[in-house]
Amino acid sequence: MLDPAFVRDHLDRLEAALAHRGSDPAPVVAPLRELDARRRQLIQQVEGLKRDQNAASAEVARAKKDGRDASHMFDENKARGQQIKQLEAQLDEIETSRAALLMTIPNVPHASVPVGASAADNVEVRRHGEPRTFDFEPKPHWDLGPALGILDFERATRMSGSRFAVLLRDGARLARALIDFMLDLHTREHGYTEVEPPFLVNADALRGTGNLPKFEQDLFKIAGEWDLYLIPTAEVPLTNLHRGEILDGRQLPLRYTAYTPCFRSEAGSYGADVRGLIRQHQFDKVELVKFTTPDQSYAELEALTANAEEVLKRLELPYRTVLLCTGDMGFASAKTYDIEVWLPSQNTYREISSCSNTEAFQARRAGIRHRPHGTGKADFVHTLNGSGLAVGRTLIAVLENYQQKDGSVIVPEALRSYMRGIEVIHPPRT
RNA sequence: GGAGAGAUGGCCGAGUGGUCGAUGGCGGUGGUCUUGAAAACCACUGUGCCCGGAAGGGUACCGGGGGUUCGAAUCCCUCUCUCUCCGCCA
Repeated sequence: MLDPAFVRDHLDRLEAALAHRGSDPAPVVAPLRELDARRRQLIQQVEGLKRDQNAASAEVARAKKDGRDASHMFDENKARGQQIKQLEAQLDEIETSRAALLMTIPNVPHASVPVGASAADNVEVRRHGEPRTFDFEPKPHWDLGPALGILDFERATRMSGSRFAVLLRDGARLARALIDFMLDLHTREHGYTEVEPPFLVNADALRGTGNLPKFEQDLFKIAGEWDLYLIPTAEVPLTNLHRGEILDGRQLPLRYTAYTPCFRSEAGSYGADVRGLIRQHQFDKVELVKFTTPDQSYAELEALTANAEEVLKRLELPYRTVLLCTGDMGFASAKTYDIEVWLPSQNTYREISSCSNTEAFQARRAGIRHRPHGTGKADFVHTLNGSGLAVGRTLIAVLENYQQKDGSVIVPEALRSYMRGIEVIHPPRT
């Protein structure tokens, strides 16, 4: 959520920001202006009446103390009470509409974010590694995996439907190796604290990160008398780790990492990436989340992005990093870098991580503050998140980039100690 | 699932229906003292919203919501959460 004071005082900036994001400001800006004016008018009325009421009550107390009779004041005060109640009901309605509207407004992009309409306007900021040249036609992972007996889509479909997969043997082990490798890297070398959070969260947690109320259709909700959802990313539980807390500013930044499965309904993406592991209802991810002071958050975003890139460097996978334009950013983000890994079968770079600074947007929704020097006035923290990395997509990248002509796949050196020393994944002997 | 206890300021912990934003302690900040530090002592130390250029004024907040009352942290109802014991259970 944006700062209500900012919204009121800078409606023009909000209007521009919404337009840059490609959404129509009209249904937002005018109602906000109107609700704010009406709200302030009601507050002044109500508080004036309350002031009178308090004065009258104090007078009664004084009279009783002096042994005088004050019952003649009761009627007037009672009438005032009725009027207050009536006005407060109106005010409550206004406040509710205003809050609901504010919850649907996306974050304002940072000044360094390029204005653009779509992914075509994103800006590549750096590239690492050379895509390998093949002396044969590189196969897509959905051919490689099943041929190696480590990936099975058909059996998954029978028990769960489309957009699910089964990993078997060295495929399952490779996924586990990737998770361990990533967690070790981030905890031992990058200073993150490992967390295993709940995989089911309540609606408040999802409102905190900005997944609700606008994006319920992307989530899996648990049936029955439970107000619980499967997490779409560990960003949700990690960010909510400090929900409602006031952190000691001297402890910031706090850095957390977690491996979790992630669950997304992928509603509305019917035609996209229907084959393979790219877009699944369930996938594994190692997530990075930081809580920082406002002055550090952009430096920490660069560091977080570098931490995610390091995974690909160690795995010797070619990638590029892209700064998303205003029209391609997520709802909560003020600035986002996507990291894209090279996929030979698609002859292109595909998103494998998304690293964002949400500034105080989530902190305000989730009530996460800090005291700058352990004392003084509490202020909202800035929260950042990024994939470090998406495990399924990393597994795809390993299979495709390390494939050999005979269909076997070389295990990247960085992973071998996590794979019991296996150097090559071979097709099953026939 | 059954029984009980609780929720107060950054933290701990008092609280009589009537100047209670709320005693006290801890913590924090500033000061006195000291070569320095500690100790001791003194002072200060919540937040949101509204009006105002500011100074300042007003209002609200004692888990959430509702009620009783001229007036509620205090009485009543309700919800949520936490804890303890019993049962069940990976």
